[in-house]
Amino acid sequence: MIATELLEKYGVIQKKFAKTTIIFEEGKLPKYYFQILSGEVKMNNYNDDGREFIQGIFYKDQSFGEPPLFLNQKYPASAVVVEDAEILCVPKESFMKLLNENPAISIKIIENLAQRLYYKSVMAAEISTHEPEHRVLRLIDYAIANFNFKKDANGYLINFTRQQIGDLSGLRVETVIRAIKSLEKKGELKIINRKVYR
Amino acid sequence: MIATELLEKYGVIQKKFAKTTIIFEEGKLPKYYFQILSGEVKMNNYNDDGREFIQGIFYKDQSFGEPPLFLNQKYPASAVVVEDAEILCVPKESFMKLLNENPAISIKIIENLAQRLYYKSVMAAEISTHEPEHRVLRLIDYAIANFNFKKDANGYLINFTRQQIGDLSGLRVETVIRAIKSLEKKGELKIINRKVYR
DNA sequence: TCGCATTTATGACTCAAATCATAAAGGAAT
DNA sequence: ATTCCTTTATGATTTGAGTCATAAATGCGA
Repeated sequence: MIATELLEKYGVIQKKFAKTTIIFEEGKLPKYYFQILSGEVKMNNYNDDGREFIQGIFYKDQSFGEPPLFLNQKYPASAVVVEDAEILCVPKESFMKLLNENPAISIKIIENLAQRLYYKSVMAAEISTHEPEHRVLRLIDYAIANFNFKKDANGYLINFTRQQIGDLSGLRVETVIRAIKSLEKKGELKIINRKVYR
Repeated sequence: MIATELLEKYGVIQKKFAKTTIIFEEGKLPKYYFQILSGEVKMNNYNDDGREFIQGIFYKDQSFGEPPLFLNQKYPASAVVVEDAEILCVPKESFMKLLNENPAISIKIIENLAQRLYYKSVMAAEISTHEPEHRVLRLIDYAIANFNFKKDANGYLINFTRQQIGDLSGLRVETVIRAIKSLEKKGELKIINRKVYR
């Protein structure tokens, strides 16, 4: 996250996006650096059958879509608004100027990319070598550690739908539902009126 | 890749590692920045059944294992020598000093991490939503674009074993062998005395 | 308050990749 | 030349996640 005041010096534009709006599409070239003021955004892919894979979900103060920006490559996934969002957009050239003139920001970007690479590494190994229950539990634990899920007397409330968990872990909804039920029986998590706690 | 001369100013140590040597293990804390002078290194995970997943394979002039270094986190995977290697090692504190004193290097690191994140994004979507043949082909195409596979009259020689392709794409050897045979029939690639060309 | 879309849920069935078994080819070391 | 290990290969069988069908609960908007 880069301070709003700094972004303002580099021609930031604030835009509003309604739920389900596509911010950018897979295959297109990057034009902006994006940072979320409010709302929720997901990055996703669809395969030929229309099956979705969610690369990540982003919230307030998080940025997304930088890798192709730095590489002058096409986006490998699309960005879609999940909850009405206000987003700060800095034009590419301007953002590169910001980077060059503010070395301290580079370090922050590095930490941010490193964090996302870490997540991808863990999930890649999970998705390719572990059973559904393991994958679901890992994803949940990762989300608790990295998103601001609320904790109450029952534990952390996992603010994902079963479908989202499936799309993030490469499983079908039914499989996620069954895995969660089974994990509840094993005492790994709780289901309290359909909501998952851990 | 950071110039050797610069690394030398920050207390670089050159080490030799024999094939199969473990450079660092999953769960351990990072102590060095690593850059390959010669040889080949893979980063991998094993699940409880001993099934391997290869996060990536690294060659001359490439660095590996930086994300946890920047985050002060444990390694999410191990690094193992595939072919006898000479590696430049810069102690962590010293490397951080290098970064702070050389802003231009930060940009390079950013590009490097972005490139790896790009690969992970593409492969994550592949592994979780596509059939074996698609996964194998994508991995091969990615490898051609990013590793220095040699091109001759038959096309690019894919310098991976079937097992490595499987461990990189989350498939079993037999499945990879069958997928490659099928892709050959479809004319997507060639098999010339057991070697794969594309 | 009614209607409709979304989310959670469950059972039956299918199928593709994993598993298991076996073997041949190739390469490296002695 | 012989041994041993790795890699490629192929057929038969199993299995677990996906698919399909259906439905109830919930919540949102008109």
